[in-house]
Amino acid sequence: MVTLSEENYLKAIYHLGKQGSLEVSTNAIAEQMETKASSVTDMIKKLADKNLVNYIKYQGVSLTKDGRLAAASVVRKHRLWEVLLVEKLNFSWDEVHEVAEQLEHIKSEKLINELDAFLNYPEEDPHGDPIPDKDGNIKKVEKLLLSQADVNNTCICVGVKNSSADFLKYLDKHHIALGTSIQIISKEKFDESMTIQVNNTLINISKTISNNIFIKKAL
Amino acid sequence: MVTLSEENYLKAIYHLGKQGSLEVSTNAIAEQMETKASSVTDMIKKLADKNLVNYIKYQGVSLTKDGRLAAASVVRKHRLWEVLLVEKLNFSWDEVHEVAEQLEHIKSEKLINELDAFLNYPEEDPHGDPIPDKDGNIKKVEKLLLSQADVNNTCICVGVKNSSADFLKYLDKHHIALGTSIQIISKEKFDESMTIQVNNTLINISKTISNNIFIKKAL
DNA sequence: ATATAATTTTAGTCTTGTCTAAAAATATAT
DNA sequence: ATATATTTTTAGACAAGACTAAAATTATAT
Ligand SMILES: [Mn+2]
Ligand SMILES: [Mn+2]
Ligand SMILES: [Mn+2]
Ligand SMILES: [Mn+2]
Repeated sequence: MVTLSEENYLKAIYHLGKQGSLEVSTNAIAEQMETKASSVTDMIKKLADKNLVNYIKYQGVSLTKDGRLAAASVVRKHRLWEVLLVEKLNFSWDEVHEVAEQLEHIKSEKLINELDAFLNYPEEDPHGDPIPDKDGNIKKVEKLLLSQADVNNTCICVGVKNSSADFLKYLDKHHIALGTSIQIISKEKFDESMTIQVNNTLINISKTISNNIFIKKAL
Repeated sequence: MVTLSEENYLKAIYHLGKQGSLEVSTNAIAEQMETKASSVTDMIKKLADKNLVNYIKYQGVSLTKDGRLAAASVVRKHRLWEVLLVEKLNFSWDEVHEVAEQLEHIKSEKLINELDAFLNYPEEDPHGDPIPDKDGNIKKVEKLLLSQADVNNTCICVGVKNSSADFLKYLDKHHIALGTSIQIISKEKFDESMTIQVNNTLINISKTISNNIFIKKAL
């Protein structure tokens, strides 16, 4: 049995572990979870006792096989619920996260499998993030950051790195959604801001923006 | 802010309060919640502090207006989720309760309103229980117990008093569902068992069974 | 190499929700 | 009316999960 709180820690370690070193630091977890380092240490010990993380004092943690599976299951649920909210319940992509944070902890194998089927086995959530399968495997897709695209290229928005409501609303305002075609018109050497064309409109975006939009090159 | 545990107590008091006296006893709550009377007393004090129940020591509790609204909201959510599970996610009526016990605590106004709309504003859950509206009002329907029906009457199953999986599976086995037509063939004086006809089949049922099936008289 | 800084852990406290055992209040029976 | 039984509350303890402050360890800079 994994508690709600344990699930949240596992998820945090899971996310931190795949964008950097395998060993995740106590402070990194504390920051991600908006909690204190001492609380993290306490919880890490519990997770280590349950064989969900590998832990050596002062050396950080990594997920065990069991831990990774448990974490992937939470992520799977989170993302499937987000799809339900957007596809069936009229939520916009900036509204889903908070609710999915609650729904991801509902415990029912049948529920999540039926949800998966009902949604027609989606491969991505509303932010372009991949949905792990039952065994925790995710389909790796080639994703570049818009900031890395070259001038004159045309590309397609396939995801967002940052899913905060503020950022998503910014994208809405400029009519950028998953699948939107973006053409790189020019790039400023000085601050790496870009002028891009979306739906025949030119927009100037900062490096901060282009750094948070995932794209693939248009065929 | 009402915690998950508080919501469960409010719901228990709500259910107990409408099938008997207005004042609900500590022991009754303890039994319903499978907890100890001392735990109930502790919680009652918290609920009284939050003005969710009226409480006089040794005299039992009743819900305040706020308490009743909070309780009805939980019941509303519980039953709407049960409808989703049965109508859209292939759950049978004996499988929904456990999951709905978890889902009823998800906090999102929008979610529950959209769910309501998505399900086409159902008035009853899969067990024939009425779904409170946003203001906590429920449509009272005339329901009799099958045990009270007279010989030779034909009636329609409109609900179950007991929603345990065992009982619901028993009904499935005998092809009794909501809307099923039931004819009272005979009634035994001694133990009040009945012979009923369902889909051209005769079944003998004990008083315990007939006491847990709600019916209305067929037109 | 040693002092300083940053990170991590420990020790001790708090809140929520639960429990057992004992005390207090209420209900029931003679 | 009084003894007995039942119900309810109180007192004290415990586990989970979080926090602060202090101690221990590791990293960094001269
Ligand atoms: Mn999310
Ligand atoms: Mn997402
Ligand atoms: Mn139910
Ligand atoms: Mn029900």
